[in-house]
Amino acid sequence: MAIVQTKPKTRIQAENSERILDAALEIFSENGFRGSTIDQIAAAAGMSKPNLLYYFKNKEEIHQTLIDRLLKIWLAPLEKIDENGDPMTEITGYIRRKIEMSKDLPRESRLFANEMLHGAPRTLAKLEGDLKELVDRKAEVINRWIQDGKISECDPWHLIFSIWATTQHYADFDVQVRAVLGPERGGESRFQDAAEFLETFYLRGLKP
Amino acid sequence: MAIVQTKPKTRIQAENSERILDAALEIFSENGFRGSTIDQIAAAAGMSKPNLLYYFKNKEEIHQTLIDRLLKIWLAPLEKIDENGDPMTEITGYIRRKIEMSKDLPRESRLFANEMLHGAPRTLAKLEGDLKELVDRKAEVINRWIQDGKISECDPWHLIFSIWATTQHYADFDVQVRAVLGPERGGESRFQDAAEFLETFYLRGLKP
DNA sequence: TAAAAAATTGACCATTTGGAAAAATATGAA
DNA sequence: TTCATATTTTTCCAAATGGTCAATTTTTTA
Repeated sequence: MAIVQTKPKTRIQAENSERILDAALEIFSENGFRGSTIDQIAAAAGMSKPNLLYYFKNKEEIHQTLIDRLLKIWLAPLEKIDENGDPMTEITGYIRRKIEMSKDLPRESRLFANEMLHGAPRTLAKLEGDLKELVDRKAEVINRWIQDGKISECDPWHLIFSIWATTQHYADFDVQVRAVLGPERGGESRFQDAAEFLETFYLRGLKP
Repeated sequence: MAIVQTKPKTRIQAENSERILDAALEIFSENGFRGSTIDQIAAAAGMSKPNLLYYFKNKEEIHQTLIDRLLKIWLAPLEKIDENGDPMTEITGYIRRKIEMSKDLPRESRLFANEMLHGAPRTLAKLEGDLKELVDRKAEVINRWIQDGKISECDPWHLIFSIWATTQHYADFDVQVRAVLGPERGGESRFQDAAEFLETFYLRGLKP
């Protein structure tokens, strides 16, 4: 029977659960939920299918675990925006952190994108709860900055959407980006180039 | 055996092929390729599975047909950018057209996003060919505008990426957008609001 | 070190799914 | 109306896949 407790008891449990989750992230983010098989994940984790199912009740549970973890990671950078900091610095810092995430955690980004694309069946409640609450809170901060004349007027919610979209694009649409940039400009520098473009562009757009 | 010719011969063939493609777009964009079954598509098209397979050799062929059509539709708005027009008008016009597409053709947008997300296995060649060629061409136009001092300096490729990202976001991440905006602001007006935000924001960012 | 608990595996099964074949029915041209 | 062709349905099958179970092996504990 599959392990049920939240906290792994043994060393082996801790290690193998991690190996499974890492493998699952790889497979799920590449092929989507339905496009991934337990066998694939087990192989990527270097174990047999029944052995994997000793650690997780079923495929759904692996996916759910990944999604739950992901949301925390995903919201962290926005959380860090400080209402007492310099608006421009805060926003460009946020952009840089988000670009870093697209570079360093593309699998997580794609897993999230896939979930959104298919209607967020496992995430909707949290989107309407935690996420909305956080965004509303930060939108208020931005609104205050606008009222204080520190940045130019704009809709804070759509501003946040646009930052999400532009930064995550470099992970989610990576193939397209590399195809268009070609071999010369499509190397690792593309993230740096993107960050530079976005930071100066948002700076210009928000300068009061 | 399945119909092979490109041009449907009979009225029934033309009608049913369309019905199948429309149903397939619905199902594929909702569930992804692997997540969709021929049975689902057939049901959505109001016919039996074997009957559907009379018109298309297999599931792959339906998908491929959709993707092929999609690319043309997808590139059309960028194609329309006129190097002799007013730069600001051209770019805001492009943004508006892209937002319109997210509003009116969300299924197409999601089908495309799904394809990109999973490495564009069926599209890569065209991305590196037609798409790159088109983008390079328009990037040159933008560069000329910059040199003529008509818009401020920026990387045209990343500018185009950012327009793609921000506009398509409203189709691909629709659940998230609606969840965050809530019932009051998440209605149909969200596209109008997005368009307004983006147009003024890009205007500011590109003003020389 | 021996028993208990944890971890792993091989064999197996039911269901779903993509797809084929052939027979039956509808449609349209002569 | 008749015949050829186009369309549709019924039946079926093989492979893939999610998941179970009992037996075996490994690890930990007393």
